[in-house]
Amino acid sequence: MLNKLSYNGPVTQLSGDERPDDRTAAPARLSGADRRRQLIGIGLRMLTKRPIHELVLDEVAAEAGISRGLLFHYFPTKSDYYAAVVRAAARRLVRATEPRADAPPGEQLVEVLDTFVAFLERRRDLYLALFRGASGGADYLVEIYDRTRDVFTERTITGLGPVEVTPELTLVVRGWFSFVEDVALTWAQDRPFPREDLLRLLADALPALLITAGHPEAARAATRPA
Amino acid sequence: MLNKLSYNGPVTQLSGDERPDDRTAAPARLSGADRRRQLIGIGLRMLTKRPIHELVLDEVAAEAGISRGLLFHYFPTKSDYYAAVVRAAARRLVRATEPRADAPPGEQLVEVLDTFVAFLERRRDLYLALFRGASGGADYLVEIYDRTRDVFTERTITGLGPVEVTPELTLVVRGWFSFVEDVALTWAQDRPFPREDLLRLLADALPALLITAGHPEAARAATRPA
DNA sequence: CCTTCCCTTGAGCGTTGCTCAACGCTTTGC
DNA sequence: GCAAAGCGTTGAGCAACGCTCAAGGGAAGG
Repeated sequence: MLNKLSYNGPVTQLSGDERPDDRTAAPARLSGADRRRQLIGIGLRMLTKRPIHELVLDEVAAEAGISRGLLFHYFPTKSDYYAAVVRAAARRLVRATEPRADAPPGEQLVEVLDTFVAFLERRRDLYLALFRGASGGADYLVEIYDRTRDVFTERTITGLGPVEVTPELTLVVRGWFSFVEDVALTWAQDRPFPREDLLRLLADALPALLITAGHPEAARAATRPA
Repeated sequence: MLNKLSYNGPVTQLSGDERPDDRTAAPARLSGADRRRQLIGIGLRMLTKRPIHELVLDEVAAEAGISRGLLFHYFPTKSDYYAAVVRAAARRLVRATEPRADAPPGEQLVEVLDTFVAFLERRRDLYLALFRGASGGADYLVEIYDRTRDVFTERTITGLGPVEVTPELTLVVRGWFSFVEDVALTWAQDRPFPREDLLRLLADALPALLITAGHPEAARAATRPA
């Protein structure tokens, strides 16, 4: 998606190294939406490698082949740009792990887990840099992180089927997600045991925690068919 | 500890507003160690309120009543300063939650949990800003965060008594700590139910997860005396 | 009293976030 | 077709901030 710009005009060289002398290509006039996408795509890649305060906007502009001024035209502030990139990453994650609507509740849970772990396997560094990094940063970032987690919590509760939703239940499900996040991220480092074992461990942890929290009926719904 | 400098000379005004005209106090020559402590104390307070890239070193120097140059004398780089502050916060956390060595294993576990929650209650914003913020930042920060979590993981495993330490066990204990961290932090926001219930939930979650992971003997050790 | 040590200063430099007025290509309306 | 409006784009320029460096000055030891 990063490089697939639907604009019909000439497109700048997005990937590949720079060629300072080679200015044969047109200056690349993109539509506002496409330019934003391109810039966010660059940010997604760069912020994966280094934290914000080491990110230099000049580099972003240079890589996009535009002037600094234009960058500020789209993102008035560095924080705006950062927030946009994190938001884009969040949207990506949410969309990549969307469960099929037609799947039964019990399977939806496993499916969300499966796709989430798959996402972490593919984009571990991105996840760490953009989400975990956001979790303790400025307020506008924390909100993005929290909202994204809310989506997963909500999906999980939906996957439980019809249960009474108490504050405690939400708390435990959220906590379970933290457990999943941490264990999966650590596991993805060197994959010390098979993927299936990990998924089983993570899936079984939910009913175990629900029972601990005094929600046996929800636990029963979360227990996968043996 | 923040303002208790053991230096016997005159001490700069650490807290309170600035008085640009009032230069009656001596320029405050501190020892290297005390100056570091003072600067780190200021950073601890400031970084709790805003993320690093919004932290201006001029302000730090101004609040300490020293020139910018001196700040760079002690911390050659802004990252160095940041790392030192985070490290100090980590040390504080570790020390504040140190279990009594003479307590039996079973009680040590509850004790660590109790003091940890107490710390989060007192310093929730500091914890969020400095640790969670560090968990996805630059490498040197991630390391501090990880090492601190290692301490808790180790303490917890020690609290389990003599059990076989497998990579999976470590993984689950670490994951449990993530659960604890998240649930406690969320709980501390508005304390929707009594503290004892929280502690019970967190404590019971450990054996539940250990059983899930196939470590019943460790789970038995983690089960608090009914 | 002199020497040494080191805490401390302040001027100054380069980078970087950000502003602003203007340019030119594209599209719209006549 | 032609002029006007719209919008993507530029580049000079400013202020803030991280960081350097040579030198000042008080305290401690002989």
